[in-house]
Amino acid sequence: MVDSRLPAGRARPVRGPSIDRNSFEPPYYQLANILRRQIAAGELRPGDRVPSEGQLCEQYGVSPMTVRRAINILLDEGLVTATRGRGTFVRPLVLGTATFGLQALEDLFNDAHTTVRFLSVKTAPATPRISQKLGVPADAKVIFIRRLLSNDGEPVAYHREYLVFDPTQPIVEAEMGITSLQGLFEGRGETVLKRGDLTIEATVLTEEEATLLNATPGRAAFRIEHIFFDFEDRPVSWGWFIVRGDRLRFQATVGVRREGEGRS
Amino acid sequence: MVDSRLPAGRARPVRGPSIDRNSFEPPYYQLANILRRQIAAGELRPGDRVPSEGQLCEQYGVSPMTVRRAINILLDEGLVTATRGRGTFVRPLVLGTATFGLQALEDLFNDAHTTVRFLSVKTAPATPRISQKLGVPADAKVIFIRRLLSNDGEPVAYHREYLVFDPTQPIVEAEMGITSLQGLFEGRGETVLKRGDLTIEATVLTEEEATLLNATPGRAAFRIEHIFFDFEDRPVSWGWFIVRGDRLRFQATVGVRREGEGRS
DNA sequence: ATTATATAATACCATAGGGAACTTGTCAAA
DNA sequence: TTTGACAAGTTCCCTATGGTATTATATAAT
Repeated sequence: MVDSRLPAGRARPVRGPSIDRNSFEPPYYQLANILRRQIAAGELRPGDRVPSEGQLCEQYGVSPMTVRRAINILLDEGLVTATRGRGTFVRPLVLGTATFGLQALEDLFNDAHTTVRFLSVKTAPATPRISQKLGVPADAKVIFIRRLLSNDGEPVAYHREYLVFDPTQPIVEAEMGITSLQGLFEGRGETVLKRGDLTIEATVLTEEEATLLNATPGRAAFRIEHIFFDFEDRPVSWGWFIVRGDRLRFQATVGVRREGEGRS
Repeated sequence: MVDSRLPAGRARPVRGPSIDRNSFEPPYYQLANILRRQIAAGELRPGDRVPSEGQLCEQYGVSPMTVRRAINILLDEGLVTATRGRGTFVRPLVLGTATFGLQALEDLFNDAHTTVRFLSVKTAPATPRISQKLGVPADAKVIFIRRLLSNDGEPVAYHREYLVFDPTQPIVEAEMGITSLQGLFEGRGETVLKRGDLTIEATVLTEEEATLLNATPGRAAFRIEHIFFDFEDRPVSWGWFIVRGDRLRFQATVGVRREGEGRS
């Protein structure tokens, strides 16, 4: 066992993890992981105080900037809160901080077994709702696209999309719209769009959707509405996905996250 | 596209925004906003190169660390990508980067007009499914709680929760469970729980749920399943919320975010 | 022509040091 | 008892400087 009669004072050798100078992981990253692990292990509990920046500097032999950066990471993750003049404290579990992404939906698209079939591509006069959403005059022409996404032949998602119709370059614009979604998930192309707003709702399949998705009406489904804007902040595309509820689920974690979730 | 064959010379006076030294916003924050605004305005388009760190230093008269921090923010937001030795580039819109929060759910709880009613609090033998989820022996006693959340008298969510029953401190444990949810959203108390996993599904109301929620069966609803772990990583609470679909929606933005989303 | 090597540019990372703003507690004065 | 000033501790923030790893490019050698 370890001798606990430590001489007072003097940055005593920390019994526990330390920074590995020969690792590929930079010190700030290691330190963040160390602290996160201590929280995960319960050595630091909600409400507890995290050692001050000065203490951490001494303790791990790193510079203030490095400590700050490590703490900033935990701050971003919502794991701790810091108040100037008071200290840094471990935050209790807060459900509202949980986040989830569209990774599951993206996977659905990028799955090699997933195919996209166009049900229709045509122009149509805008309904009041469409004209409102896209900011075009009533009865203006819009491009209307319907897609069906199937996985191994089994339909899983139905997509409706309305695109503004630009008479100056009609064909190109339409083709952009057609190919747009593929690129959207991949990150290639699509230099036309600047911003998008997304909304997720729970809904049930209508008759039409049910027949297309090879299911019975009234089944549970997600409705993911989207609207994209161009660089002049004008709406370009409005539409929504209908995804069978049994084919999609979103997951989130609250509290201590998995180790090392670097940026992309 | 921006012409990158710039005349070699001389940090020319930048026509455009600059850092305000007398502002409350720290320089790194201002710089991040400037760049974000340039992306939002289309001055920097997807695929374009962001000026190098050195250039930004000169241009805005700040130190490298400050620049790095600003860029880190954009990196975290998924707005740009950086590769060592190559440069930093504006990223096209990627749907997968959209993140949704459970803030909406939290708001539902913390609304002053929301009240919680207990339908039942009792112990029951664990079904196979419960024993599996909570990691307790089959037929072990568990605490079973049913809650009904109403907003202005109108029921919006139904909650079932199973808690492990600790014979050593039965009453305290039970009460912890009862009060747990309140604290979970607020961030007070609840030093018992370390981590939680959440799953969000689309579903339709069963007969029972419909009558409780004062709606008709077959209506759309969210099913938010949760499982919480203690500091020994043992499951403590398993259950799920059934939230009326017309009372909850999740929203997110992809691409350029609103100005200034600091940490909490 | 192809391959290796040097060079520059770049994003990264860390150190050392100092200052500003806020909170808390103590102690003296009213 | 209450108020006010002060000091210490803390989180923040920035500057200045230098080093490392990777990439791209130009140059030399094969």
